[in-house]
Amino acid sequence: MPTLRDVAKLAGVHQSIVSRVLNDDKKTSVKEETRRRVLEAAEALGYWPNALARGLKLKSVGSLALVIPDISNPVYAEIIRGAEQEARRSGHFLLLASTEGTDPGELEFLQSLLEGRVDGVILANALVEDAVIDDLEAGRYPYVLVNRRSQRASRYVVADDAAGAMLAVNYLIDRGHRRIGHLAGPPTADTALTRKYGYRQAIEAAGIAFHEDLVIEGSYSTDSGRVGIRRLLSLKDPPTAVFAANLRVAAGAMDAARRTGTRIPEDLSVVAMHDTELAELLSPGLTTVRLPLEGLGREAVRMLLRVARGEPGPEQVVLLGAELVERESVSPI
Amino acid sequence: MPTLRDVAKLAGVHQSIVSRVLNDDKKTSVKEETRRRVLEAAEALGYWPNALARGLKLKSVGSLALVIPDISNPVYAEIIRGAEQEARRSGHFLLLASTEGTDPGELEFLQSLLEGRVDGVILANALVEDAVIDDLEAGRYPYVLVNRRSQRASRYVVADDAAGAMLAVNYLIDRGHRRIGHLAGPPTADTALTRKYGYRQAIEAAGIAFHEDLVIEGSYSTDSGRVGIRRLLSLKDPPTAVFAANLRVAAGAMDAARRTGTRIPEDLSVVAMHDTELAELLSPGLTTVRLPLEGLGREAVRMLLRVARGEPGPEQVVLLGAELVERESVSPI
DNA sequence: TCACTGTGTGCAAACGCTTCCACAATAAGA
DNA sequence: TCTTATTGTGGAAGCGTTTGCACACAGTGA
Repeated sequence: MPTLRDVAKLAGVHQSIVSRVLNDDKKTSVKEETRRRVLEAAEALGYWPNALARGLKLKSVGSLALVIPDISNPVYAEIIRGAEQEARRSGHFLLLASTEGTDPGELEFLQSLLEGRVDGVILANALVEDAVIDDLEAGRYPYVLVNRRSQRASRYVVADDAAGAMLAVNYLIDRGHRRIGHLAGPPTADTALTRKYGYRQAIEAAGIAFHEDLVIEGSYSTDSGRVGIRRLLSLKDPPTAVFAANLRVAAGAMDAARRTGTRIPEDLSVVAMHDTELAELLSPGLTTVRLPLEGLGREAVRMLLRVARGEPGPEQVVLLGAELVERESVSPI
Repeated sequence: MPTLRDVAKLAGVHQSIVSRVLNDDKKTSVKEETRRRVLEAAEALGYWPNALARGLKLKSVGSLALVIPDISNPVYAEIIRGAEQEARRSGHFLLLASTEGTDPGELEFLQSLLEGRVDGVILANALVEDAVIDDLEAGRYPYVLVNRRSQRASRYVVADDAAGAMLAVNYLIDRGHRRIGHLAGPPTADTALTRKYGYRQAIEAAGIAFHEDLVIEGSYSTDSGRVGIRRLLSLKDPPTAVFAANLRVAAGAMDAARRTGTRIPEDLSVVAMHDTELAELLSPGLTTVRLPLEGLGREAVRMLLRVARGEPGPEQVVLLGAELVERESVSPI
């Protein structure tokens, strides 16, 4: 790996000149002839500045950390993709850290993560402890929460989960459904609560009575969907449609429903939050609400870079743009 | 962020002592009392060494790059997960770079990737150009190819795709199938060729004639599965079973088959390569062959770190351990 | 008493870069 | 002719580490 000095020697100038030329320093002028020689030398040697040395000097290294709980979850995959794109667009790299079960000493973990090797961190991690957030706030360390709000966090970017939920439920209502169940997510997740809130809003706005027993709380897993739908279907007056808080939940529910002889959509309509490849491949194709997850990732990176540079701007962003994706899992009543 | 000097000042010693204590340097001895003071000071200040400065000095920075073509693909997600785990286990971080369509100037891209900010790079990228590999070889830069072999690459780790394919096909043969189709992947992909080879081996080993027209080459996409299965089903003597080179292909095939009134598994048995959540959520549940993808990621990291340290070891690894996962998409004939 | 061997600590250079400052040379104004 | 500004270049410090080396101070054996 050639260094600045190597280039300088070849060009017959001092390394400081090389640095200035390569960084296009406005504050100093260099003779055109010299500039040419420098550029040629750099080209000839295949010179690339060393990011470490640069970062050490400039106290900004050109990479960001993205902390997520589970890489295999397609929801996070989309957030990652958006973040990666935006990071690259602005000349940054993404350091990916997955917590997958790494709970104890998560704080240590984060601290070690920093070590000065990133300019900031994005937490797409619903499971992060409040203590971690407090710590980040106290340390004035650039960070952004994504897909999760928190009282203690001053910065986050989330999707409009409530509007998304309303969109889904209204779609069912428009098709004549009155008895609509909700397979909710874990009550510990901010997104789950918001979706549940949206569900209720839509129900009541349509003049339908809200029934607590039509809402089954669980986790964001297929099994939770299976269990939930069985409970709903065994009610004395079962729902004709359900809104699932999540694709996995919906997939589990569809599977379990089918096994008990319930046909979808003839006997039961299903709408789910999130729209990944899976929704299309299930049969029947699942009608979903698509949230701008990639946008979440992108926006988080933008906000983080702003914060890291000390620029002003919005610190709590709710990204609008939920969209209904029609497939075959809903039939009118 | 406190520095070594801050700690030294607080402990009343020179920074070199602090460095030695903290790195547990065997070559110098330090008084027990001094060591204690240093550790206390470091603790009190919440000192963490700066990875950049350290990396600059040591020429090894403690992170690796993982280059993949598509984050949303669950196959890569597993590789990423394995790599991430192994990286963390050995105290390294993973820099994730996705190429998603970034084809032009990929070489530039890689070079800039390095910039000294990683100790090596793992290419889980089937699309990487040969020129890039040549460059890496020429530059003696630590790198490992994963899930892809190449003539020009001296180091790779792949799964035993051939054995996996044979496992799948034999499973069908054991259940009485004789006319077995193969929805192959793109002929440009090493994995696709190997799977096709395995398919043929299994067929011929069972004394069944190999028919070129039972093999449909395409891409690793659902649409390719749809198109392929239509062609197979429209043969004058259509297969009773197919082996799909990939989950997406299988999902597309199942969907298209169903739409033409073909029942699965009654009329057509399906086995696919790869086993992700999707396989379980399809209906019927898809019988698959699981390849040790996480292991691929882990092994790649191990190999890379070995290479980066200049240690000897195997440079071409075929990771055994394909496993058949039985579900409901196959019926005996 | 003298050399010798450990033991414990500090000095200073180096990793590759950026940037403030000094300074030489030329050009311009008084 | 003498300042004064402008342009172009080099010197050198410093970012936070690690580590070879020097050195001071014991303790040991002759």
